[in-house]
Amino acid sequence: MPPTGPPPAAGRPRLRADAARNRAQILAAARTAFRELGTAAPLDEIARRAGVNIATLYRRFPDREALIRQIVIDGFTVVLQAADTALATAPDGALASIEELLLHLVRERETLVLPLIGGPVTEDPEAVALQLQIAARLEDLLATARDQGAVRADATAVDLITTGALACRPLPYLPAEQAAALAERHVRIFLDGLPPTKARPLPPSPTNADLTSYWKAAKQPES
Amino acid sequence: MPPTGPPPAAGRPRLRADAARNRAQILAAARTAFRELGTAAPLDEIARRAGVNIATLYRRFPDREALIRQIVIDGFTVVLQAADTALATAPDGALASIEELLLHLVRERETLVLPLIGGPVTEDPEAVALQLQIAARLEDLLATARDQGAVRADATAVDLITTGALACRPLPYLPAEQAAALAERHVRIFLDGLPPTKARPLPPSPTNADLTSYWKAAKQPES
Amino acid sequence: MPPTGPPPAAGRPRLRADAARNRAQILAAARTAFRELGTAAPLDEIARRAGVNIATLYRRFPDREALIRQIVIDGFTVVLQAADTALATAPDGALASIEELLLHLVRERETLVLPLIGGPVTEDPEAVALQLQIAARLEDLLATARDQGAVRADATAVDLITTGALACRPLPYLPAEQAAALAERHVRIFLDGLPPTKARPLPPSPTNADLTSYWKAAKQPES
Amino acid sequence: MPPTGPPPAAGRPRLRADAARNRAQILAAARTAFRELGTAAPLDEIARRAGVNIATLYRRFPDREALIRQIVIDGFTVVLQAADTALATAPDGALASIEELLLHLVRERETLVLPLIGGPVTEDPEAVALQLQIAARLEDLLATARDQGAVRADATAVDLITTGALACRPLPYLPAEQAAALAERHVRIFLDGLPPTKARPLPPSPTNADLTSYWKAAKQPES
DNA sequence: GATGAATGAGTTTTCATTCAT
DNA sequence: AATGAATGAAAACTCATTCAT
Repeated sequence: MPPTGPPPAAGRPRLRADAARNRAQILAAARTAFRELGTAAPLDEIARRAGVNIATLYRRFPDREALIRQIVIDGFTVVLQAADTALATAPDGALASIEELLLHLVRERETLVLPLIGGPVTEDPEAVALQLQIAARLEDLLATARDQGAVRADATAVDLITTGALACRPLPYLPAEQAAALAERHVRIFLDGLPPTKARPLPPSPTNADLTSYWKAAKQPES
Repeated sequence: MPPTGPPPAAGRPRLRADAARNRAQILAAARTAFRELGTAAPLDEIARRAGVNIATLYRRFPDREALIRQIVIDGFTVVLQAADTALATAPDGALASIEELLLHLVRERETLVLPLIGGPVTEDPEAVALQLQIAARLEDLLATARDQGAVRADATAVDLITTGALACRPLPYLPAEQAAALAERHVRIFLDGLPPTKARPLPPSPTNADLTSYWKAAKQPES
Repeated sequence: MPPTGPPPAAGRPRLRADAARNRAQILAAARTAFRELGTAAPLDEIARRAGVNIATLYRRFPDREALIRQIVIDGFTVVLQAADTALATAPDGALASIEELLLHLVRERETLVLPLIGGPVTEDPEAVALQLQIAARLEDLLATARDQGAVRADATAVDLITTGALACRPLPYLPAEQAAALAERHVRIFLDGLPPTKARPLPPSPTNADLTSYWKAAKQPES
Repeated sequence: MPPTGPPPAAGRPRLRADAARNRAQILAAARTAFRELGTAAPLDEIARRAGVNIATLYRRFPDREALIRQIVIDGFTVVLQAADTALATAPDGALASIEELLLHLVRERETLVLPLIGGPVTEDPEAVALQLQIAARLEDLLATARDQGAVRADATAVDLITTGALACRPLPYLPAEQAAALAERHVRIFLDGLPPTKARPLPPSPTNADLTSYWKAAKQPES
């Protein structure tokens, strides 16, 4: 259930009902096509799957970039909501909240396609803002978990983001169900490695500044 | 240092020195291009990066498939060698060997491109054989580790493969060094979750049959 | 000040005030766009410049042809009025009247766009009638000038038309003011060559029949 | 007979014979098409007329701009050669040389298409250099003519350029022969206005700086 | 063995035109 | 009367592949 409603009051007039439906169909088709064929998927193919004319697609999204951008934003919105939910339940056990969050993302993989697979693909302010908000939520979540003694001190929000991103990336050729099962097992093992441990400390993490440059990275490869 | 020499005595006459050099340059360029642009990268572009004419590329690799196939085989060869090494050192501590193996793969990420990123992209017998050999080595490795009490009973070779594959997939836009650092942290946390634990058991794993169908999956998406 | 009012009582009901304004804006935008982009300028673009929806343009002008036709007629109307004025002042010195006429056209270049630049672009009876009237006025003007001994015997109305047309064609990239200055100089030198002279006679002129076929030429190129 | 041979030793290797033939055919087809349909003429159409595949056209000329550029340069080369010839014969009567030059251009109209019709369409250094050389030749020619007492003092090279440009611009819809006849008459009358005269002096001419900005004008309209 | 060249088959993008609101 | 929306058709541009040198 990706958010495809009209962008929140962004100066633009609300779309006519049929146009809004077309727009949503285009986004859904694009998500599927990008997942299956990469972000270089032919736009006519996307239009065909959406049941609209290619020119209609172009009317809504002036270029491939714009289409990708919307999917990224929709995906990040889903992640942010999940992070908010996790944060709300954190006082009752942050580690469980984290697990819930990561498993939720794994289950929603199909929707998240680009933000997690393709990584940040735009410097669009809206997308960047969402990313920073998500990072902030994860930091809070980890802080709570650490206070509860549930998570090792050297784990960072970046580690959670990495794990979420990796686990959501489709392992190609694997049917959705099996991919989900594998991803879930992977997340579970990872989480079992997260509590405080006598194990050697982790190697140094990239800093927040690095993360930011990561989030803001300029250009996206075509796939 | 990916293996780019002529495949061992496969009936084909040895290449002339300049031809061999061209072949190696083409493979190197293809690896880079596939990583950056996906496996749909224009062959023109690959030839250009390799500094040869497109027709020369075609002489060496009759189609995109053949180019991909060689890269996959080269990659699996690297993985198999690493698995062999890990197995040899396993008696002295299998968990450390596993860690060594996974971190080695992370460090060799650039070379492994297709086998791990793109997954199996061919039904080529040579590639399939390599994959099965790798799986067998990992099973042995896990068995040894279990015997040593170092690894939980419900972890499988598939989990290791998944982890290796995920950790090697490039997080786009992240500079190589930082990507490696993150991947290493991820592997380390995962490994800390691997020993026997009182935690809930893992959800069921896809079976070996599933794995095989995974390895043999018929057609590759363009990215 | 091009004439853009509704054509005089042609059976059509008078336009509503806002509709008339839209119509005028469309014509103005079309003149500019045709000048800058050629007569193949996108109708979208014209509508955009006029600040109306493309469908509104289509309501007023069923096709590109109709739009062009109106601009041509407006232009010829301007030329005819100028020729009438010239004829009225001819008894006081026809050469000066001719100069006045040509310079007037040069100054009105922006308005005349199509009739002079693109030539006759329609077989529309109204346009053809205007053209014939203009030719007749110029013949009269030349006859008067010849009677006054001010113009060589072998100059024809066609020469005047040619000169007017050429001088009005925009030399691309030249700012309007400089283009006008150059055109004025050109007309002035040309006029200095117009009086009776001992110079060799001019080569034969295309006949009136040729001119007619010129005026009536069937199809317009896209630019 | 436009110059279509390989560009003078411009670093590029000489074209293969068949490629050179294709290149020449493309340029010839483009000249015709641009004349008939404007510079927005479909490139498909040009390729079709040239008897080559559209991709072949793209191989030689990466975009429409490049095609236009070459035609402009070829055209200016013709003009420069004619100006050189005129200069060589100037001592025997510069006015006759000027007439010869202008009439030559009129006769070569078909070849000159873009430089004179569309004006300078590029800031390409080669094209600009040619334009400046042409202007210099015309200055010399006028200086000689003035010394001979054959041309009024206030006529400038810019006037000659204007006249050449105007006379060469096709009056649309007029068959080539008649257009040439009219153009020739026009040039002849203009030339009869060129000798010293008691007539009022001409209005001020745009300066050389203006001319230069004219020649260098950045962007070309699509027609 | 290598390359310049050409091409057919896409894919992307634009535009004239119609329709429903 | 005006507009948002949709579309079919065309034009621009790219790319895999083959051929002749």
